[in-house]
Amino acid sequence: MSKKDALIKAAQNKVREGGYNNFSFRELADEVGIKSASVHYHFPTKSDLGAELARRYTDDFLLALGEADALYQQGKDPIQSYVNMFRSALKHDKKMCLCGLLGAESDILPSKVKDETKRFFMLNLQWLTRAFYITLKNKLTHSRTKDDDEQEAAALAAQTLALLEGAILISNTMADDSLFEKAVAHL
Amino acid sequence: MSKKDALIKAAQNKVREGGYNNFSFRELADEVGIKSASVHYHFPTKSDLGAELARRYTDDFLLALGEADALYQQGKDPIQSYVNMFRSALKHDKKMCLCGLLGAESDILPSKVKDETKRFFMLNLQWLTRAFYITLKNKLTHSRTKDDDEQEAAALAAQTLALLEGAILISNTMADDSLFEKAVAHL
DNA sequence: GTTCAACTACCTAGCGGTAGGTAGTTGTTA
DNA sequence: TAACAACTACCTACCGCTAGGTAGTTGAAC
Repeated sequence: MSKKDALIKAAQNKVREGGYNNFSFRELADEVGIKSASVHYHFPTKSDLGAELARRYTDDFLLALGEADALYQQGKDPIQSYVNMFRSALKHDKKMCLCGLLGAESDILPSKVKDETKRFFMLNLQWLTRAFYITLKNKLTHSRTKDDDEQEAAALAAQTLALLEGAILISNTMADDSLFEKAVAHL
Repeated sequence: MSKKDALIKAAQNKVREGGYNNFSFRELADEVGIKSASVHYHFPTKSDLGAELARRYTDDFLLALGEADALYQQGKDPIQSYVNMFRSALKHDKKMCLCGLLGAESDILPSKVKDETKRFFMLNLQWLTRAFYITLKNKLTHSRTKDDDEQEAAALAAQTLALLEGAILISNTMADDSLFEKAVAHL
C-alpha cells in the first residue's frame, strides 16, 4: 500500500472515532512512518485530505454495496443489503459511519469537506429511493400512480437513511449492538 | 445570567455546531467577557465543563418535555410531543442535538462527558419506552401479554430515538428541513 | 536532468492548565 | 461596631505542548 493510501486509511480510523479534528498530520505521519511535513506533499492542506477521504469513503461504500437493480435481479432484498453495510460498520469496524460523524459537525467543516459529506447523503438517498421504488413497483398490492410511488420511495429513503445513521450512532455510544437490531427490526 | 450560566450557554452553541473540540476556554471567556484563566474558577477542567453541559442539557430537555403519562392524560400524543422537541432543535436552533453530536464522537470523549452522554440516551429510551407502552396498552386492538407490550415498546423506543437523531443529523447537514419531515412522517 | 517522495528545520497561532495576586463581599467574634 | 478571617470572582503572566503550514534540501528513479 502506498504511503498516500496508508495516510487516508489512518485518517479514516481517526475521523470515524472522533471527527475531523481528531487527526493531525503529525499523528498520521507517525503512523505510516514519514515526517509530518511530507504529508503536505500528498495533501497540500488538511481540508484536501479530508475531502479526498470523504470522497473515497463514499465511492468505496457505493461500490461495495452494488447497484440496487442488480441486487434485486439477483433475488436479494436491496434494503437488507443496505442495512448490512451499516451493521458491518458497527459490528466489524466498531465505528461510526464516516459521513455520519462528519455530517454531525458539518457546520464547522471546511467547505470542500462539507460538500463531499453532502454528496454521500445525496447519493445514498438516490440509491435508497431507487431501491424502494423497485420494491414498491413490484408489490402485489400495487395500485398507485408512478408519482405516488416516487414520493413514497423518497420518504422511505429519508426514513431509512435517518434510522440507520441514528441507530449506528446510539448503538456505538451505548456500546450495545442490540439497540441497532431493535431499531432496524421492522425494516 | 451569571457568568457560569453564560459560559455553559456559549459552550452549548459551540458544541452543537462542531463537537467537544469546537470550544476553547479562551473563546468562551471572550464571549462572556472574562479571561480564560477565570473560566477555571467555575470549571476546574474542560471535561468538568463538558460533563456539566451534557447533564444540564439532558435535565433541561426532559423538563421541557414533561412526563409521558401526564401528556397522555392531557390528551396529547407523547410521541408527537417528543418529535416536536427535535423539530424545534432543527428549525428554531438550526443545530444538532447536543448529545447526538457528543455521541457521534463518544470514542474520544473524556469519560465523565461520555457518561453524561450515555445518560441522555438511557433516559430518553426510558421515556420513549414508557410512552409507547402507554399507547400500546390502550389500543383498541390490544390483545397481547404485558411482556409482549414491553418488548415492543422498547423496540419502538430504540427505533424512534435512532430515527430522530439520524433525521436531525441529515437534515442539518443537507440544510433541508423537508428531509426531517419525510423521515418522521410515518410516526 | 527532471521528477518524485521524502527529509530537516523552522514558524506562528492556539491549546489547556497553573501560580500567584487582588478588590470587594460576607459572616463571625471581641 | 470595629476588626479579623474567609470567600467570591475575577486578574496578569506564564508554562509546556500541539496544531497546520512553509522553505529549502536530498537522494533515488525514470
